Amino acid sequence: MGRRSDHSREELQELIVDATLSLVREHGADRVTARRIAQAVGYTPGMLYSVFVNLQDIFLHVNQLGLFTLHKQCTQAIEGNSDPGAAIKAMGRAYLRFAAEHTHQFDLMFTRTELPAAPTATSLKHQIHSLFDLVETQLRILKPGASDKELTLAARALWSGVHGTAALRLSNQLYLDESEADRDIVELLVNNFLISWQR
Amino acid sequence: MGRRSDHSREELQELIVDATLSLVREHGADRVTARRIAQAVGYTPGMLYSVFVNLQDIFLHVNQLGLFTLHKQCTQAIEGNSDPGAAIKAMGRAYLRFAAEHTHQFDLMFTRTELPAAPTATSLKHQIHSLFDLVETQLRILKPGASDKELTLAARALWSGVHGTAALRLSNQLYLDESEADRDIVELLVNNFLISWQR
DNA sequence: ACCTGAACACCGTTCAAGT
DNA sequence: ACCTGAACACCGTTCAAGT
Repeated sequence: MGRRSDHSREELQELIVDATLSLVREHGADRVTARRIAQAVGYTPGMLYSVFVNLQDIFLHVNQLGLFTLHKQCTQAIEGNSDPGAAIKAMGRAYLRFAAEHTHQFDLMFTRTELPAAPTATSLKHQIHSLFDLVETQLRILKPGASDKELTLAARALWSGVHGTAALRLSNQLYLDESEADRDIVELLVNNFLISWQR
Repeated sequence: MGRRSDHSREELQELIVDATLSLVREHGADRVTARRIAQAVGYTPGMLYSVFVNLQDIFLHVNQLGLFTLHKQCTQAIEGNSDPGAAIKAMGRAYLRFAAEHTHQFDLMFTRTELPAAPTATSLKHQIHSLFDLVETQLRILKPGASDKELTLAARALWSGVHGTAALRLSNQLYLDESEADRDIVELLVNNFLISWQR
């Protein structure tokens, strides 16, 4: 065939990322290969390397997209809650829901990371930071006198708990009988933490 | 060459698991291939499949070993602490230390799991259960009147927090300046949780 | 019986050559 | 200039054939 140019560089980029996201969500990152992605967008594997540096680079862009929607869903969960504690718990549930609905994608986002000290990785870093910021904002409302360091630590502690619950649940390592128990765990964790933390 | 029989089946099994553990610790599971393992033990790749069902099965056995030593280190950390809160925090620090010292191994144990509903997986399940049991035992001392369900949930909540901290730190997603901050996070988390939980 | 050696069907990635 | 097609150096896994 030779040249194509049906699509601009930007269109190709979007096409590839979208196709990869679909493939990941359906089959899991392990089974998503450069050849499969190329087939999904109707090109040859080699083409991918004129748009992205790597297969990993493609996954990195998929993760940016994922972090964006995760952030959006957390923000929406917070909205309408005047009580910071309720807001944080709602955000925790949104996080768990995302992890449960898009198991494979969540897995790629947080457990297959291999973060290279790359250009795109910096952007990811900011996106994760802004997730923590959501928690910090609520914590500041709860305890206006808290120092920045105190807020940073508390947000990380709290979110490690939520993330850990999601992560352990994903790999089936909580071993609980009831399927909704992860929500109870997050509720228990956040409640108990906040009661003592806010003094 | 043909036959060898320098080693019994059991010796071969141990040889393979040990070699794989070393390779994983040094290079990370991604770079550990059947061919490399075979080379390390001085055999041909095909031999591995007469001792294990596949590469994943080998990793599963490596993880059993890892869970065993992790459990041992947690137990040792608990010993000598008469205060349950202090015991749990010591156990948390042991967990973080293991994760920090054996980054690649911890990664394989908890984030590359792919748990097949296999024979060996059931053993892994029990081993993880017994990690939770360590926490439950301490919690029961702290609050003798607690129901089993209450203890189960609290242990999971607490341990999700510790695990989440270790996991996020591994993938560098806590983004904290100080390198020892993960210990502060676990301390904060456990302290605040326990204060309200024990009423 | 135990292990090898070679094969099969895949990978990610590169890059000359076509259009 | 854009993409292909074929190649390179790898994979995990299988299995006839050697000893």
